[in-house]
Amino acid sequence: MRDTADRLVITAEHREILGQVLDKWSVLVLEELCECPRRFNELRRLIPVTQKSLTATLRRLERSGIVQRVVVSDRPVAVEYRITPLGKTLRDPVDAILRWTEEHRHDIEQARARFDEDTPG
Amino acid sequence: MRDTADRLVITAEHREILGQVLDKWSVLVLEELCECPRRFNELRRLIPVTQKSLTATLRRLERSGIVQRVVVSDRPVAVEYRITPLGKTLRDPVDAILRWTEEHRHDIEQARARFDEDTPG
DNA sequence: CCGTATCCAGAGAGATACTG
DNA sequence: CAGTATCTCTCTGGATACGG
Repeated sequence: MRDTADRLVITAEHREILGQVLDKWSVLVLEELCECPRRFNELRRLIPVTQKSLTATLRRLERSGIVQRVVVSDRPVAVEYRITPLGKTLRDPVDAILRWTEEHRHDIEQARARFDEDTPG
Repeated sequence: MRDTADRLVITAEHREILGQVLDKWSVLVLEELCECPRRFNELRRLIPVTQKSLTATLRRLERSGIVQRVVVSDRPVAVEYRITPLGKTLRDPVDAILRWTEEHRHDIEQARARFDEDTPG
């Protein structure tokens, strides 16, 4: 959806999708699952997230078709989460953002130091 | 910061920067300011955001060196917000994400419809 | 015009306890 | 092991009113 100036028009729907997919923990979960499938508690060990939030994150990603929940065996229950083909298409753009934060971290720190110094209070 | 497998290692700092720069309104403000400098109330007309949230968003972006606040004249006060060179480097990666939401919107909708149908409750 | 100050409601996050 | 169920608490964010 672009206007005559070929400019991106951001709708509420775009924002909604972004909120679901690029939130605090989703990015971390995606990065992990792009490496290989992971179990629930395995993800918990890798990411400093509570059970509740991890469950919510996985459900949202599963609902949107980004990850897949696979029951591997019963007794004891084993569940594995895998990235889907749709989820894989997210990796490059997300990595681009992450690389940006990496490359410009110091610029940002310097800007903040300047701002905090200049700004009274 | 990559490990031996050349895998991105996401730190709390990455997440902090992402949270400041890719939040609900920042993306919209960035898109607008990449077009041309804008006044405060001009941005309000273009974006469905409250005064409070717009002020907060602009301050955060200004603090991190992404946008610049320029007082154009007094009496009546006129203030202009401009994208900085650092801010411009954000445009491509952010556009990549937005394009992703655009291209995969329908896949996501379908996945959600399936999920909601299959999931009792 | 460009904000700041204040209040208030709702979402999200942590801690904890419990279940198939 | 892989969750669900509460409860509490903070924090965001909208609405509103006021100020330089």
